[in-house]
Amino acid sequence: MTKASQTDQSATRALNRDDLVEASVRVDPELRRRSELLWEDRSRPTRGPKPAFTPDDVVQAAIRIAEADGLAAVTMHAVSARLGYTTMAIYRYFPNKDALLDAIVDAAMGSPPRAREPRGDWRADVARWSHAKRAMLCARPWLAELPFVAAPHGPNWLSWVEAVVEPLSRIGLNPVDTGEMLSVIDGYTRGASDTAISLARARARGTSDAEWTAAVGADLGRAIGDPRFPAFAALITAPSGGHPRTMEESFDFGLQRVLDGIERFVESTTPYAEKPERAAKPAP
Amino acid sequence: MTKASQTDQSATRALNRDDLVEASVRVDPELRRRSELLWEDRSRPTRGPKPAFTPDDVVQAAIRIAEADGLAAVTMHAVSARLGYTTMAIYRYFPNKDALLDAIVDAAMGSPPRAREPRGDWRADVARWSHAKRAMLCARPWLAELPFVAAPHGPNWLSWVEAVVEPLSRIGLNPVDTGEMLSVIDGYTRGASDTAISLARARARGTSDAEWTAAVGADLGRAIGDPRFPAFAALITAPSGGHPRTMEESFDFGLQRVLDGIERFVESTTPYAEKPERAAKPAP
DNA sequence: TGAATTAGCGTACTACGTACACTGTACGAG
DNA sequence: CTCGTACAGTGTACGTAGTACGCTAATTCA
Repeated sequence: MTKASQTDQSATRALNRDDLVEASVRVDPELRRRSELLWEDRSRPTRGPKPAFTPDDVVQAAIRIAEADGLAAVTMHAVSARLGYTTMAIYRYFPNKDALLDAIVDAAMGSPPRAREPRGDWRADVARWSHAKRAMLCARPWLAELPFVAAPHGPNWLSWVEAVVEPLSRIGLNPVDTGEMLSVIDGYTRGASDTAISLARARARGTSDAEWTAAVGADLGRAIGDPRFPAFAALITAPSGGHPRTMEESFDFGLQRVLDGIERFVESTTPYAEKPERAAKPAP
Repeated sequence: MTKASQTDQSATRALNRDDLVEASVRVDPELRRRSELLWEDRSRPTRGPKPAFTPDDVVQAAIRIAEADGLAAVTMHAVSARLGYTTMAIYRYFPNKDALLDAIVDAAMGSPPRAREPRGDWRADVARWSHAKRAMLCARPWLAELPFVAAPHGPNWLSWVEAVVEPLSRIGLNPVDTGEMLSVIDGYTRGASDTAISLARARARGTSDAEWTAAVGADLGRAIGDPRFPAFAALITAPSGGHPRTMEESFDFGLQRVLDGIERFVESTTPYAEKPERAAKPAP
C-alpha cells in the first residue's frame, strides 16, 4: 500500500562495521557532519587565541533559554548574548543553527536513570524505563517542538535505547522480535506521552491547568450533539463512574496492556537460544 | 513524581454542554479564535467587494506547497503567489500564520476511510484504522514537522477519533477504560510510525532510500564496539535469521501485540452494561 | 446617491540566520 | 626572540520571514 512497505529494515539488522564504513560514504555530507559533531571529541587545536567558552557552554545556554521561554526563544543572538558574546561567536562552535539544535536535543535527553541492581524481571525494568522516558519528555516539553526523530542520533539518544534493550534482551526472544518489542515500547511511550507533554508546554507558557483543560475540552466538546461524532460524544458524556485516573495512571494502565501483549507473545514462542558467537554471519 | 500526575483528565470525562460553556470563557482569546476558525462556517458578509478566493483555496495552495517542497517552503508569500495575489491578501482570510497552519493540519488529515459494513470484530476494525492513520501520516510527512498534538483540534481530527472510538466502544468496556484504549491505540500508532515518517520525509527531500538507510545506520552503528552500548550493539549485530520484516509488517506485528494486550484485559473484565440513558448524570 | 464596509495592495518595520572581511591573539618554527 | 600562521571574536551587511498600517477601489444597504 504505502511505498514504505517496500523498504526492509536492513539498517537495523545484522550490521557490521564493514557495511557501515561502506554505507557511510553515501550519506549526505551535511548530515554526516551534523552527526560527527555529536560524536566527535571536538578537541581544540593548539594554535590561535584561547576559546572563551566550549560547545557545551553554548548548548547549556540554549537549553536554559528553551526551558525559560520555549524553543522559539532560542535564537543565535539570545544564546550568544547569554554567554556574553556576539551572535557570530557561536559560529566558531557550530556551523549553523541546525547543528546546534542537534546538540541541544541530545544533551536535553540526558542519560536514562541507572538500572537497578540486581536486575529484576524484564517487565518491571521496561516499565521503569518507559516512565522515566515519559518523565524526561514532560520535563522538557519544548523538545516536542522539534521533529527530533529525524535528527541525527547522538550518544544520549543511544543510551536511552541501550537502557531498554538491556531488559528486552532478557525476555528470551530472537533478535528480530526483540527489535520489534523495542519499537512497540518506544512507540507507545512517545505517542502516549503527547497529551501530558502538551499540558507541560502550556504550563511552561504560564497557562494554568484549568485553562488548558478548558481549551482542550472546548474542542472535544464540539462533538457533543454533532451527528458526525456519535461514538465519541457518547464516550465523553458517559458518567465517569468509580475512580478517574490521573494522567500518569492512565499512561501506566496503557503500558501494562502493552506489556501484557508482549508477554502473551513470549508465552506463545519457544525461547531463543543465544549463540555463543556474537558476530553477524550471513547464512550460506 | 511529575507534576502532570497531579492533574486529572476531567476534560475528557463526563462532559456536558454547561460545563463547556462555562469553561470556554477561561480559554485564552487567541486560542479560542484559532479554534473557531476551524469550526465556524466563515460565511462572508454581504458588504464590500467580492472576495477573490476562499479560505479553503488558501489551505489547498499551502498544502500543495508543503507537499512539493516541505513545510519550510510554506511562507505567506509563497502561498499568496500561488493564488496569484500579494502576501497581505491572505491576512483577510487568516489572522496570522499560526491560524493558517491549524487549518492546514486539519485539512491535511482528511477523513478516515469509511467504516466497512457490516461491522466486523473490533480487532479487525481497529487494526484497519491504525494502518489507515499510519498511511495518512506517511503520505504527509511534513505534518510531523509541526507539534500538531498541541494545535487546536478541528473536525477532521475529531473524525479520526470518532472512527476508532466506534469499534472500541463495541469491546464491552466501561467508558473510562474505553478512553484508555483509545490512548493506547493512538499512542502506539503515532509513536510507532515515526521511523516510516522519517523515511518518507527523506524521500520527499529527494534522498534515496539507500542514503537514508546509510545515514540512520551510520549513527546506530556507532554502538558497535562502544562499551556504553553492549546490549544494543549485540542486537544489531545479531544474525537476522529467517525473514526480516518490512516496515509495515513490523508495524503490524507490534500492533497485534498491543491488541493482544487489550484483548487480555477484556477477557479479565466483566462486560460493561451500557445504560439506556446516554446523558451524563453525576452519581448522587 | 451617499455612507458604510470590506478586498487587495504598497510600504515599511522588526527579527532572524548567516556570509564575509577585519582585528587582535597565541603558538611554534626558524 | 621573532615572525608567520592559524584561529577567536566582532562589525557590517544582506536576504528572507511575518505582519502592522494606511490607501484605494469595489460593493451594497439605507
